[in-house]
Amino acid sequence: MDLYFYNTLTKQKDKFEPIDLEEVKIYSCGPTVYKDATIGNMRTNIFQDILRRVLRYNGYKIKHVMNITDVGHLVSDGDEGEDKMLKSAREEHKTPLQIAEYYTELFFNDLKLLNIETPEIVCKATDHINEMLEYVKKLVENGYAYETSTAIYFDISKLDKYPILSNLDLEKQKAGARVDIDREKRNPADFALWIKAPENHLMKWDSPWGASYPGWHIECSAMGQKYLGEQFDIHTGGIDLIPTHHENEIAQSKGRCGKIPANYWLHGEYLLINGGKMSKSLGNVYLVKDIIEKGYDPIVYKLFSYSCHYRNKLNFTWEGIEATSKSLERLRNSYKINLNGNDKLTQQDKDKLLQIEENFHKAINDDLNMPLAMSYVWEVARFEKKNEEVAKLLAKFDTVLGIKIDEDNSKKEEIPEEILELVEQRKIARENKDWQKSDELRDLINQKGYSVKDTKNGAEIKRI
RNA sequence: GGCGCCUUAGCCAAGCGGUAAGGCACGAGUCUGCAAAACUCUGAUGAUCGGUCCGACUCCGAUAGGCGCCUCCA
Repeated sequence: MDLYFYNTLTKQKDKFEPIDLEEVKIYSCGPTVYKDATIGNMRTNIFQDILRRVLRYNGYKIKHVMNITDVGHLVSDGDEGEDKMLKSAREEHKTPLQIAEYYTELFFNDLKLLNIETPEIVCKATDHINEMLEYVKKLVENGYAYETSTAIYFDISKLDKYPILSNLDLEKQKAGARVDIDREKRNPADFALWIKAPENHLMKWDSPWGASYPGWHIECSAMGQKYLGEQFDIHTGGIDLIPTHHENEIAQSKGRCGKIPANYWLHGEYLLINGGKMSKSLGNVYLVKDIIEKGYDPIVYKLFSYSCHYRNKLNFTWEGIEATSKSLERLRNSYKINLNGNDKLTQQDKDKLLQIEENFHKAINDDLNMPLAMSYVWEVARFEKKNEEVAKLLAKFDTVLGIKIDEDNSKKEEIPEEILELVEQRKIARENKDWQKSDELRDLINQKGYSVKDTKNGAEIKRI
């Protein structure tokens, strides 16, 4: 079945045709590890995870590279106030590198909690200083870069066309742009490839230009080329990366080898909080940890993100999470019921399931349309006949969804001995049809923070 | 100032030029000692206005409201 992606480069849905039919090569811009990853960051990672899973559903093998930015963004570039990185390093009595390691670990823990697959290759910027340096040297050699007293800059006027992803008109931008005080730059939009380190700079390396450190965009170009070659299939990232980071990555690649590094550029939209932007000043920055603390399975957030297409803004609300929590429970419930179902499937039923399966496939192949795909998942979950085949189809869908549909809803957490004892007493009361005592015991259990629900397989106990 | 996006039932949110998927909530019901679960049923004419068309939510234009980017940001 054909697969289509909306391509920021062409501004339309393009049919996907990989360079190498055997293996799709993807590069994703990963986290800058100097602070906690938010659920907004995670939305992008979920989108990238879906991309991987959909490609695999279509039979492709994948080579996916994701970078860890542990240098370059670490030190503020002339902003006022203390740098966050240095601040946390000082507060926690750690080096910048230790901070990077700490947040890298947290990041991967979040991925795990959300059942997001780890890319085949994860690479740190600091491990590729040489590659970056070589890349910059080559750009200088090719005449696309020049040195100033503070840095090596990329000269965008050497390109046939500079902003090619976004519709920005640099000429028109000039009027409203902030004043650029760097008179050494040839063009206002020239960006730093390699920066000469000030005396007190914590991370710096030797280079032909003295102690210095890489600019903000060179790492992705250098590592992308190293692991995936001059040209690969898909490049992903958040929508905010379009105007600068990805634009500059393309510029660098064109300057070095005359090619746009990737054929398909996919960008994920922002997550909004209560209709607005997530920001610390509004106190609405949420982490995966916060979702867990409110008592939800973190997978709920993943499922929640499927209610909206990745190229549209998704509005996060706790009401939405609560609603999705119910949905997840029902989907898992349906899986379990179907697994033990004994209804016979007629040929007509089987045809119907096949049709739904095809619709699902069509939806995910149409630029990862998860909201539409979910409607087909529900058709299966609510299929009138309960049968193992239905459960198998749900499991197949779950290779794309990754919501652990086979996981038991009843939490595996420890139920206190006291509660178990009360539940046992209630069971006896119910067997004796002593409903009054049974209800009293249920109230008591509720008071102690647990709920009891009678199912065919006995009492289900959950923490409230 | 420039560029772009969004506005669909109480909430979230898709597809589609020919009369609107799905989820949650609400309500009704089946089942069960009750509750829960499960299952069944139930709701919108598409921000406003105008145009094109045999026909528009779906194309074009305008208006209103909301949002994003142009500066680090997923």
